Amino acid sequence: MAQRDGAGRAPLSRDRVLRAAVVLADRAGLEALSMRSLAQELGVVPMALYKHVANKEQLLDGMVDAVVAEIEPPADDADWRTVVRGCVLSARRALLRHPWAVRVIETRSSPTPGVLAHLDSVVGTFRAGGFSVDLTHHVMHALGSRVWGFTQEVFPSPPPPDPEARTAALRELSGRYPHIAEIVLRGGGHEDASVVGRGCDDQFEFEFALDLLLDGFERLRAQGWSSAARSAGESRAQGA
Amino acid sequence: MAQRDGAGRAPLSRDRVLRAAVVLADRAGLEALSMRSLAQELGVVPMALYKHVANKEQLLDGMVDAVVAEIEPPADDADWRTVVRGCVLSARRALLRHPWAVRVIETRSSPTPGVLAHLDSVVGTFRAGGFSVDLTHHVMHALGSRVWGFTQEVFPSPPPPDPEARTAALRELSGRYPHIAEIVLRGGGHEDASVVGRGCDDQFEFEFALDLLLDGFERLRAQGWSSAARSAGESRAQGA
DNA sequence: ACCTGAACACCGTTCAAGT
DNA sequence: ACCTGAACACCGTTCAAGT
Repeated sequence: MAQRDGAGRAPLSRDRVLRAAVVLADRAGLEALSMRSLAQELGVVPMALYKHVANKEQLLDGMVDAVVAEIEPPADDADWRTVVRGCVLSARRALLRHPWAVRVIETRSSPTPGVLAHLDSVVGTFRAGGFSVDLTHHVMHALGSRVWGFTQEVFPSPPPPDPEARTAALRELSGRYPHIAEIVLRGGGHEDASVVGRGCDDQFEFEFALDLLLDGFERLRAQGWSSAARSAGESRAQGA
Repeated sequence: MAQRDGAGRAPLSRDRVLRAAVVLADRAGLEALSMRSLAQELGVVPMALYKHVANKEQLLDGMVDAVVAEIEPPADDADWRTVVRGCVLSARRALLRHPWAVRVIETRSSPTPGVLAHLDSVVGTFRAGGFSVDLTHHVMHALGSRVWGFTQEVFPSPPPPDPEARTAALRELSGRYPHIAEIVLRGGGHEDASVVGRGCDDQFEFEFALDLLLDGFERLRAQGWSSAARSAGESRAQGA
């Protein structure tokens, strides 16, 4: 009865389908995940999957929640800032473990239950920390995708490792986009291939922006900021 | 000679292909844009497109640059903050005109020339405004996707307009995700379907976060911040 | 030399035929 | 009643055959 070919498989279940999908996406990439390839991985016929997930979109929804479930619950004995920071960095670690997850989260048309639960807990932390509903609302928007521990990178990737190609690439960059080149060269001025263009420290950049925002949040909270005064040009003066 | 069927078409060109692709994506959505549907739109056989774009990825690259070309050049007679703000909001307007563009930018594996040119001009504005190369670097990362005028939204979409379904949805939300519900209800306390859950003012939220970051940037610039001091836990004290 | 239709190797999903 | 193989309506792209 049931599936029992090859290596004596347990019967299919929604959970087993989702876990296999996560493993497959981790190993082979998102573009290699199809209903057909996943079925083959599980040793079943493609249509058997449709007993456990309505369609591919719902499969992806389930995969997102599986990743979100890896986020550690916050230690709630600290101040709001420490707790939020911990939550966000834990989310970031979960998403770094599954590089495809960011792309899948971005393409969901509506948030999954796991995603809502995570959001709710972060909102609750702000509220408990003395943020008004109003300020909490805007602050959550300001965090944006950073609540998930990611930001899409828009910077060019580091130059090629081959010294000759690298020097040529940097020279071209300097000619066409001088200001970007200056950053890639980090003000050192040397075009020496061995020391420059070492790429960016993603973790540092993430925490830099996160802390800048958290600092701003704390300032607004302390001064009792409210959006009630919002009108023409008012927002410019918010931090003054 | 050339294509001259039906309504007497001009000969194909890379530019005509790209413009048709943008129009098609605007009208029918990104998922309706295929090499086949685009060819049909242009009254040619699918393979004819491959004379002007190497493959679909390159077609999408070209479409991104077509949208980026709509960003207005900054008025450079103002202070850095006004110029950057203007650039970013102009980029935002261009992307709002082509709702598919955000998704396409996010999936590009490397930045296109138009994208690099936009980045370069923003970097140049910071530099001219007295930012060090070092600070400019981190500040660009902190802006992240906001340089493009967008942030992915992670908040749930507004509740359904039908009063009865709306009340039910809100009641469920309150039970499961009380903190999110509080924000949706905006602290008013009333569950009256007509006044609550009016959704978010995207433009306000965008500018709120943008100005918070710009305020932070100005503070760091004024105090001569440098990443040189970065080490264990140092980043937390950046705004102090 | 140029163009292009048929074909290839895929998709997600429907549906009717088989047990 | 249950399961599933074949089929449908698509993809992007290759390639050889036709002019």
